[in-house]
Amino acid sequence: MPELPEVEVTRLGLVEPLEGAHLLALHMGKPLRWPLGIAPQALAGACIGRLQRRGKYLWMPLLPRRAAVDGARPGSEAAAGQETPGLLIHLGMSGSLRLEAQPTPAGVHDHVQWQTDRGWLRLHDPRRFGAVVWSPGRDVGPAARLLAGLGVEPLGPDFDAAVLRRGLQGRRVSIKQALLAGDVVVGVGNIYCSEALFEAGIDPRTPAGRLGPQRCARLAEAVRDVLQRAVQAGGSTLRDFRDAQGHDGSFQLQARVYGRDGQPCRRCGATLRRIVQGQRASYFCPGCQHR
DNA sequence: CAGTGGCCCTGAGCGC
DNA sequence: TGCGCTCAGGGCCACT
Repeated sequence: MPELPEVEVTRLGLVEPLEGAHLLALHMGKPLRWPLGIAPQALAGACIGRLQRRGKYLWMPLLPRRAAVDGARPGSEAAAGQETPGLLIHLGMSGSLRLEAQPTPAGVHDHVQWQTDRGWLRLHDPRRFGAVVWSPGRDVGPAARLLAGLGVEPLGPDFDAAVLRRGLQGRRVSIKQALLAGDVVVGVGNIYCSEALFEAGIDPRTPAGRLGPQRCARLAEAVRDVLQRAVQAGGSTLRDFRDAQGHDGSFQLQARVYGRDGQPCRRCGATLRRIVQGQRASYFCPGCQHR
């Protein structure tokens, strides 16, 4: 479920309340995609740093008890020049993080729980494709391995038409699959991929390498625009996405093509189509989008 | 080495 | 009402 906007909305809702909080205990339930990689008890007493996002991953720095006691402040670890350990979190297909001030009974799908001095943070993930992995640093160990090979941040300063064009150069796969792969630009999942291609007027079946400078520019613009609007709308709640406070997103209400096959295009009136590419559904308008 | 397909899980929705 | 089938927002990895 969660694509970049949902992960960013989650981060925005947690960064303030969690920064500087103390982890009293970490409770692990049913196994997720990967093991934690450390005994949960070893993390008790750590101080939670500033939550970061890379693609669809969240990085939660955990200043060890000693560092916290020695007076290191959250966010100052970079200046100190030392790698900060932490947890790399992925929400998979159905995960959501929620911070609750009052302890409520945990649900059957609350597989990871952070008990902190600011309340309970819970990872709710029915499909268990999500993950929480400990790493001695963001740029070393398991975190570095998982983050290696990710493309550029679409909402960052490094993403533009040239980067996109270079990344797509010589690729024979469809633009839909190339964009989804995440090695050129990160965070564009199935929903926003269809939406961005619609906005750029590009048929999802177009071979990626065939896109020239003009269309790459339009596509880069569309990707950024769609993702930005989605963050502003609080993400998309198709089935079970909720932000850190438990609120629904509303971007699904402004979707132009996703999930609308058989219905008329809002721009040209043509009947929207659904096709399957790489075992994933793609939605597009045969009137507005061209090869 | 780019590209493809399997697989990790659970739940919702639909046809019969 | 109930069963079985299909599909779902992701991404790693083995294989061609």
